[in-house]
Amino acid sequence: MDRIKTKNFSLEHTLECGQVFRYSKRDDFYYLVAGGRVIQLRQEGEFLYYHGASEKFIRTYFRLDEDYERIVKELKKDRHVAKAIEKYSGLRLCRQDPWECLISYICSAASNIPRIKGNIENIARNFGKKIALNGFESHSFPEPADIKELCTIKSCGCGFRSGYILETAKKTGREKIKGLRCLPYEDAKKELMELPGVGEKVADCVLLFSLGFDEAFPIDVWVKRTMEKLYFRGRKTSIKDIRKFALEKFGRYAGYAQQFLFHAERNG
DNA sequence: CGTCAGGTAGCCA
DNA sequence: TGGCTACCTGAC
Repeated sequence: MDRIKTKNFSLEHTLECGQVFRYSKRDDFYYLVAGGRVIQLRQEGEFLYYHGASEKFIRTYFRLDEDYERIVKELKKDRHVAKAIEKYSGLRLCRQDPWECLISYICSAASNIPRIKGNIENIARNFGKKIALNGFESHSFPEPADIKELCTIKSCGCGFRSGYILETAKKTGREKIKGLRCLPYEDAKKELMELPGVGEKVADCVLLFSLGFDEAFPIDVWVKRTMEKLYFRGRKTSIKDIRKFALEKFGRYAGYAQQFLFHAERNG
């Protein structure tokens, strides 16, 4: 295995904070399916051992070349986020594939992590290509044009989201989604929300986890609860007001704040 | 065996 | 704009 020396990076917190679905742990290794291949990973201290991908891919995917300290310093001004950062230090947002990220988060609507993971694996098995590494078998995530029949999508356990997946696959393409990087945040978000099954929350997830919009602040039930508890004296607050508050408070790194708070809330 | 889920779309005041 | 509710089905 190759290795890179890292700083301010936790493989465990990064993979298990809920942003990524296609990973699993087996015999002290993490197996991540990304970029059309299986990647074997393991962290020992500051060294990240990897196999199945280039160093460049690893650095890009985990955003290792970014100035983490600067982001953290900025966010630690808030005591609640500071507490979460202490506990989950080294958690980094990833640069996922935008197309896969889009479909994954369409699947996430009114669902739960085990089911979402299953949905995505099934979609890959039905429409993707077989891939393997060191005995770990999986399937690459399919191209938009390869996701075809509604009944096959339904057989993946996607339920009422199946129609959204099919229509979104028809309506958009890889390049189209990737191209949103060039737009201002609000415009990119508006474009995404034109797609069926994509509302504010899913759009923000795609913008944050795959397109590098760190100001995106996805608000799901967990984040809503947490924000109400920490900043609104436990009062019921509209998503609109929470978003406004978050953007003013956390600014350009709101997404990082969201991910720390989300992870801390779900794990205690 | 019921309940509820990492939301969205559609309809109505 | 703001507040409902139905929507599939599998985890718990």
